[in-house]
Amino acid sequence: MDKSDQLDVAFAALANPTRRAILAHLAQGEATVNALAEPFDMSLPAISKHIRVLENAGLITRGRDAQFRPCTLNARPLKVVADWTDQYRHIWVTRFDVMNEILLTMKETSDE
Amino acid sequence: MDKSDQLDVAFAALANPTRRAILAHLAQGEATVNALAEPFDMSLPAISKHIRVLENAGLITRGRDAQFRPCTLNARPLKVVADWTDQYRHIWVTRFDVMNEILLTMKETSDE
DNA sequence: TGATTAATTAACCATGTGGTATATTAAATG
DNA sequence: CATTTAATATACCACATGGTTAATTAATCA
Repeated sequence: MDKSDQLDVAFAALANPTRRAILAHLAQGEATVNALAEPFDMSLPAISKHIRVLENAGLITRGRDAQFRPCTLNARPLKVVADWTDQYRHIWVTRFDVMNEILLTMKETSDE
Repeated sequence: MDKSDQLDVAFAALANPTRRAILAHLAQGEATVNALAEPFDMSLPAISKHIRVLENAGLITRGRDAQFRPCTLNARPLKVVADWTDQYRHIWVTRFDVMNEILLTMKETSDE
């Protein structure tokens, strides 16, 4: 899988709030599928599918512990995403609209 | 649109190599739809659709100049993406696999 | 062995995505 | 006014996505 394909699957995996919430959960440490499913009003197979998508993107790895399939976060694809995004950093730090936002914030702050 | 929805549409928009290439093109400056379409072996309506997706994600804005619809890059959603990704930075900079990669690179460099 | 628990698989459904070809709108120009 | 150019709209297609329920696998435990 080349870099572009990696970005395809990583971005696609991240384009869903349930999957981002699962990653946030795993940032706290390893968790089972049931533990990951608990906060959601959604069937277990649905969560299982989301986990599969994250796994295919390389964002998590699944272990084996008796009947449990503990999931762990693998942040490497996030670094790939961050590196890609960084290409554009110079743009958003120099654009007028962003500058304007900063000036407005300064104004609001001084008004308090 | 709340922050999560913004991330949904931004990540979804970025999950496609054609659309990322269009953004790369626009990083060089404003361009028309035809100019953006030129590098691709794809119909104009297809490109038009991609542009619509980018526009809906707030990543570009379309102006009007006679028959032309010049597109300009709007990097703000990329900042939202970068900020989200940054939450996880501490993870990928501390993981063993990444450390190992760095050590290997150091070794290779010292071998040259 | 039988029952329970954890998780995945299979089959299905509605909707979205990425592409096509053709038709249409809108503005500029001969 | 007719033609050309730029771009979008429409209608269609194959396939992916996000969800469901029901069935199945795999391991533990009584």
